Amino acid sequence: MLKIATWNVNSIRVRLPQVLDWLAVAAPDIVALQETKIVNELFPVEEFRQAGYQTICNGQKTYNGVAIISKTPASDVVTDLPTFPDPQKRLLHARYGDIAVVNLYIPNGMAVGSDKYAYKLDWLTQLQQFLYERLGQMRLLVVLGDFNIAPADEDVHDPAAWQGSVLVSPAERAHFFQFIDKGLVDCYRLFKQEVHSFTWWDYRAAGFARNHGLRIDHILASRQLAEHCKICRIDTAPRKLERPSDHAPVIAVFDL
DNA sequence: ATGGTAGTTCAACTA
Repeated sequence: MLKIATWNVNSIRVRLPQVLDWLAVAAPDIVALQETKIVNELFPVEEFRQAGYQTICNGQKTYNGVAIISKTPASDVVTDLPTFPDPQKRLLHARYGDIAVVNLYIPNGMAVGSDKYAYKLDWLTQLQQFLYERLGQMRLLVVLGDFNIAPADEDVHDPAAWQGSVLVSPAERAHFFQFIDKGLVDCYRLFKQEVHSFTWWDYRAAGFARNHGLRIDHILASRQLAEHCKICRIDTAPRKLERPSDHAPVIAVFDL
């Protein structure tokens, strides 16, 4: 069994104790982390090593930053979209045996029509090319992370209120469905799930307490990998702790 | 239509 998870931790410095506690309980094999907000030199590699995990990271000061921690070593590490020079650290690819992992922190986009929204769409366009190439290379591919896209209205607590916003705009959703068209499978939707299942809740206005959230963190798998997916679920337990991340982890289990 | 909170950093930006 191979257990793979994604979690936007919103600062690894603040969340390290929660992540270590969660690893001890959930016992995943591979975890993709986003918004680590730390340069590589300061990433708590030793703390994870003592917990039985190896680290690769692609970080920066203050913003963004991705990392993958794993029980087995990584190979074929890629930290950038080859066709998109970008000072923002948002992508980390590695291979673990036969499986390739693409950890994403897709830009938020701030507001439809803004410069940041244009940057998000450009970034997504270049990502499509990268994923196309990876799918040609690797039979078993998992693409996971904070996509900052809620693919359908069922992934939004109040679709009418979100109409016209980033994370739900038609252009962003079109990119998500381009992933699906490429042969990537949304593992979460392979299984019957509760309605109003979300992975992110705004810190403001008691978003979590009222379940005012979005499903924007995803685990996509190539068809040949998705065939082996036995479980995919959102773990809301860490979101209930004191001083939580605004995102909950998503976990997928494969019988490999 | 605005504001609500959190993290980094210490005024302002991002989410």
